[in-house]
Amino acid sequence: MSVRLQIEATRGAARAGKLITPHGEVETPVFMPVGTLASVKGVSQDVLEELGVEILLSNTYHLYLRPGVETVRRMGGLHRFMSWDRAILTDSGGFQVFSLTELRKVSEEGVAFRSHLDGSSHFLSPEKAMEVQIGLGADIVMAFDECTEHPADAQRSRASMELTLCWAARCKKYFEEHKYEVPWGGVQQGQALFGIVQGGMDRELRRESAERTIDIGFPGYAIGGLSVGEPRELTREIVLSTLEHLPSDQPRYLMGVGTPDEIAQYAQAGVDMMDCVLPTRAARHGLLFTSEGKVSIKQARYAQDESALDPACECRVCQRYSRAYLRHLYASNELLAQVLNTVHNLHFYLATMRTVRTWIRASHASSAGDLRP
RNA sequence: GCACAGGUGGGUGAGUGGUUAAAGCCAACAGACUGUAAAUCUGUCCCUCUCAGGAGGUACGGAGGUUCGAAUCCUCCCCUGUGCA
Repeated sequence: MSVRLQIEATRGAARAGKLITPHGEVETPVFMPVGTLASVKGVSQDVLEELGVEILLSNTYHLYLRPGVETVRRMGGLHRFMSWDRAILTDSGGFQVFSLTELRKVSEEGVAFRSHLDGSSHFLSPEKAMEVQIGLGADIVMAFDECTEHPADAQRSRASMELTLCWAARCKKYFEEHKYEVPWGGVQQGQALFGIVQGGMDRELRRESAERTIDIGFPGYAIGGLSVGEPRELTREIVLSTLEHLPSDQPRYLMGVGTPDEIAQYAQAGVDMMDCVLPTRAARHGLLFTSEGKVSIKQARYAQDESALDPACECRVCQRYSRAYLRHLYASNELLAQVLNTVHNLHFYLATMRTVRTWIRASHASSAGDLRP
């Protein structure tokens, strides 16, 4: 079984459907919680299931360093290792090329890293990133790219884009030659490799990157290199213009975005998949997303607030606890604060996407209307 | 009663003559967070003004004193801890 997108309803550029994967169907547009180290920080797998998470994201670089691919292989692959039967997407480590800027050196061959854990030296190349991801066994694996920093001048953006394109071709070659290797002796997995569009903040480069990535040929395409410090308006402009150059019958994945408003917007613009650490990280830092906007639960004003965090929210946190209690848990540094805050934020993100899907499907035939998630 | 040790800003705790409105940590308050080096990071944190660079006023148990200058030295008093009677 291979990964593909089954589009069932459209509204303007937006589409609703199912992403078919070896580990089940995923309702799209979908938000994918981030579980970098084979764990969505703060919540257990059964809670994720209860929340309705159908796919989550994990990370090549981090799992490669610890516990190491070999361990994951021997434990039967990432799904078995972390006891998650639903879909998984692994990022290639490309983002770490960007975020670990102090600890790495990029060459055409690949990227030399010094481990942020113990300083040891490692080398990640397109081939290595594929080898690791095949070993981890996620349903969708990402091409090893260079996430271009911002700001970057025209020359730098082009060079970075060319590097990503070159690596994309190498990723595909290696992946095609090795994807049927099932290291732990299980069944053939039907993994899919997605390409990543780069090109900085230049619309023309983005178009060229999209076209040339499509020429290489992948079952899905991601828009990378955004939300790297540029103004939101610029992000939006680049996303919208890039979307126009991506195939309409294949999954489109916008990487690393965004706030609830943003993911709703982009889903309506035709993005099928998104991931972001924001809901989980912000939760741990006391920032909660609600139907009435952001709530910084650490603020003194909530100390004796009996009301639910978000009266309009159906999550079990909002059903059961007061703002006063959540504020107290946070102020007291209780582990439960992280758990509850994360549960709520993830619920809010997932509910946001459910609303968008409903909106697309409900008005499938009509062309009018406007959504306010 | 005697002998030591000690009393510093909301807490803890540096500082033993000037560069000290007084380190660091904690608490408190506010802000940031977008393919996770993130239970992290940043700012504020005595009072009053401010053209936002600063200006002034109070402050290191209390009261005096020495000194150009004191949280720092001296005297007396108050209080705390420990030991001995």
